Amino acid sequence: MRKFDDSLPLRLLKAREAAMGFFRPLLQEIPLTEQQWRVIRALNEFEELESKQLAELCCILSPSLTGIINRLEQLGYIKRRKSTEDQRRTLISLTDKAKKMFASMSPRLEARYQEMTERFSHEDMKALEELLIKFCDVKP
Amino acid sequence: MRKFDDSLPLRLLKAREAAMGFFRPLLQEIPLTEQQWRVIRALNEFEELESKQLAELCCILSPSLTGIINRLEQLGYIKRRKSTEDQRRTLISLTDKAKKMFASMSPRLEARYQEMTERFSHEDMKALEELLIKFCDVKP
DNA sequence: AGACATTCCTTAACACATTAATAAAATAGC
DNA sequence: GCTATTTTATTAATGTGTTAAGGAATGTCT
Repeated sequence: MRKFDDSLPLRLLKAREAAMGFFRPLLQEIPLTEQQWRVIRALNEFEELESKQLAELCCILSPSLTGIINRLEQLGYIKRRKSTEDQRRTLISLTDKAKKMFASMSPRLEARYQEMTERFSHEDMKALEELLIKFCDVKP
Repeated sequence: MRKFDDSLPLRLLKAREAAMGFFRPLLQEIPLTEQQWRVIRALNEFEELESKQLAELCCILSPSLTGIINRLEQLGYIKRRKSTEDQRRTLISLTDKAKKMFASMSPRLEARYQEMTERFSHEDMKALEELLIKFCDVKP
């Protein structure tokens, strides 16, 4: 039987922990959680998104996202508005405060990302990314 | 700037979700959470472990582990005892009930693991595992 | 021996993950 | 046009992740 340490889910978890070790300290300065930053990062790229799209993009389940959105709104980082043609949908976007914060933080985080890539190896990073993308298509 | 979807932490998260898609349905039958199974799996291999070792192995922080241990004890799956030479340490092991449950579940989970590996590709799986192991050594 | 720091585990407080259930809006079918 | 179903977002309940702080046992130092 496969040994404990050989399980892929555990390896993915540990790798993720290793990666977050590069970014967590910076996010704590703001302070923002990892999930909050993921939401802000997505909104920075797509301008305005429905709650459902945001959940899909960020890989966060709707009930969790509800709470994250509430807290980010409380902090003044995002705005919500109701879709006019479908009253069920909530459209979410960044405030100016969030855009400024993002602009000042993202270069530092990007630098960390570069550092991480270099300490690993550019080639291995590329190979790892491709394998991960391919693996995500594997479904039961 | 790097696009949202290109972030390694997010890719690792999604890959982990894809992997867990194979195992979650089986664990829910028992029912056990993913973390509870990880703890049981570790204890099955190492017989008896200190809380700290268990946390390290399972990649679970001590405060989380305290709760997991309490619930597993409630469910009758694990036993705790105090170390005689160091009263601070708690030693944890599986009950017979847990060992039986593990024996009946692990073949089914192992079969799923095989299925996952085959749908991906044995070679890619091996390559992915090696890259993940290497990546875990990369530290800020 | 007695103050001191260290180590292990736990509790506390908050944020998020997961599943099930619910309320409201929109759609499908008749 | 009206019910039945589906879709979207939320709440509820429980379990875990994360950081900080706490208490008890051990180790250190003089």
